[in-house]
Amino acid sequence: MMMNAKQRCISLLKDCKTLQNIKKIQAIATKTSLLNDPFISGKLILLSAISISDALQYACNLFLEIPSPDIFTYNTLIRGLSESNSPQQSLLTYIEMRRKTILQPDSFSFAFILKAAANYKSLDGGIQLHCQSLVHGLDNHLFVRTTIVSMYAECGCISSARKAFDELSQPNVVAWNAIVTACFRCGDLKGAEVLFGRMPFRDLTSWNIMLAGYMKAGEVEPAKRIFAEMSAKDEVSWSTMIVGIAHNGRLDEAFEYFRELNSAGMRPNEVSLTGVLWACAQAGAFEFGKVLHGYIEKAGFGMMVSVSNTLLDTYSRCGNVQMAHLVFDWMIINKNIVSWTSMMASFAMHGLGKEAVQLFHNMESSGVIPDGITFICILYACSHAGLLKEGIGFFHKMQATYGIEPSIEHYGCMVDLYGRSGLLRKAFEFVIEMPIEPNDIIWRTLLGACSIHGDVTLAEQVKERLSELDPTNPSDHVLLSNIYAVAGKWRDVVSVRRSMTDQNIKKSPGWSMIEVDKIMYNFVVGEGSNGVTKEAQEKLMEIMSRIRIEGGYIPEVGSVLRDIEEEEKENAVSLHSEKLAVAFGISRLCRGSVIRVVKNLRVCRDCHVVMKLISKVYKWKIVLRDRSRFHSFHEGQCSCQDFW
DNA sequence: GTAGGGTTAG
Repeated sequence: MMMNAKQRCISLLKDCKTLQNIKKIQAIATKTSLLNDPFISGKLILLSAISISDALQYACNLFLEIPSPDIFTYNTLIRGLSESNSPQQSLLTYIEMRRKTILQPDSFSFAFILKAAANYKSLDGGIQLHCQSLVHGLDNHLFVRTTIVSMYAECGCISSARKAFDELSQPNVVAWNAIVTACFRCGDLKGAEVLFGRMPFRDLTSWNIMLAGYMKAGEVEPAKRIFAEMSAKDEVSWSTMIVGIAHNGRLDEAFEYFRELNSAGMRPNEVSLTGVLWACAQAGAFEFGKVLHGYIEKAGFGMMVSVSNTLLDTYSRCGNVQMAHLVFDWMIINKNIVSWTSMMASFAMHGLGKEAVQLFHNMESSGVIPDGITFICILYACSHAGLLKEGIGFFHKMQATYGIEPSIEHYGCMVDLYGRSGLLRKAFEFVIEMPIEPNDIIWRTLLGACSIHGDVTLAEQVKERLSELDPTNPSDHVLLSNIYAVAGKWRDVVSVRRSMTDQNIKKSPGWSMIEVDKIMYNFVVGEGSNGVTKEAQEKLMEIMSRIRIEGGYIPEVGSVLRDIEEEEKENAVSLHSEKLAVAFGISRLCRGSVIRVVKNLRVCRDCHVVMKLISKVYKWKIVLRDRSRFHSFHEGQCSCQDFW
């Protein structure tokens, strides 16, 4: 059957996901003067404006070519822009429409533009639009009013949201759902519960709102109770549980729910897949990640940017930067700013600063515009690879070329950059002079630099500031005590330890995980003597004595806290969780495989030395992810070049 | 021919 040009465009538009396709359709439309058809042009603009990186400008240009856009076309552009990275543009377009045309906004216009105000978190703008809708007699329109409720909640104004809801004479289920969501958004859990109880009717979404609300508030148990109570569950219910549980740090349970989802006869969707992949990334579950990768390819989820981006990140956080890069390369036309930034972060974590810098330039030449997070990653890459000059260059470039105002995170990266490079005074001055009030993280970064370079005097000054901001943070005390220990100031070590005991500050326990046969094993310092721990301890004894004889190992006792007897100190470091996990790996894994360990804290100097020696004496490759980066040990060397 | 409430990546 012959299709006419309009039908062809419409069918092409149905699954149009890339800028290339949009351009193709535009070519057909232009040739056949279909661009004057408001349906085609409107759809085109909408599709190109939404979530396709770099297409926003294209959409606006396209819009300008339309001779006299009608309200439908304007609405489409306003909607596209409201969901973009710059929702302000949506408001500007609306203002322009009012100024330049005689078009009257309708209920659609208000629904979209109020959403823009919500996304932009602009309370002032939202109030003005609320008034405008009143002027046009549309503020009572059910759809508009529901958006007003959500807008006020997004802007943090629960009382106005509540008022807008209470004025509705006959709220339907969507309006009820909106007000419950509003309570959760504003942190009013009690209010959400009360309103949920009062709802005259509920649909599945109402229940899902409760799940998501509790999860985002960190209330996992109530969410689990509700989930168990629900008679009907859909994809969203399952995805919400998996994502929520994972983000609340219960990785094992996230895997469990994912397995349950499958055995309940449901198919994972892209959201549950990103959730479970995210859990793999956190846990360093490389083997399970690979299994999921297979499923993703087979089921066709590889085309989805969010899934591929998460997969990339998972490989990266599991220590396999090569696989991460492969996933990145496979996303030929799909890459967005998140993909580029994730790849940069991946290089950065693995100490490949030069590669990250090169990637940044490639991104620029391919026309992708970096955002604030991209710059955090590239600055992190520079500081972790000692690229001082490059880092300073990027910090200027983000402001001069891209007009991005540095946030506290960017300043933190700069402090880290100067600090790691040994320019401690410069780092200190930078903190004093920065236009934002430094927070605890900034000072902690500087304290970390003092620890690397052994500057006791500056460390004491910095710790004083930290004591004002966050007096009970255990890691600050531990870090200061370590600085004293390395400098041999045992009396000061004791005094820090004593003040910790007096204030009942406990060091967060270190743990390390390793995956063997797709099962994760967790090792915690000084915890338990079950079969697995025993096995690891015995193997570790053997390893330590072998690296002592064959590798010339001398324990670095500065890494322990207390001024205890030398032999005891040696014992305490030798039982660090990462050592146990690696020993367990050597005991269980096949020769030739890579030992991948994830640790929750920073690796200590002694463990770092031991890992290098094991990689040399035992000829195993060890990939250790600690709190801040990756260490790849091979033939007695570490990828971080002892710079962490 | 466009809408309002719930889950997704750096």
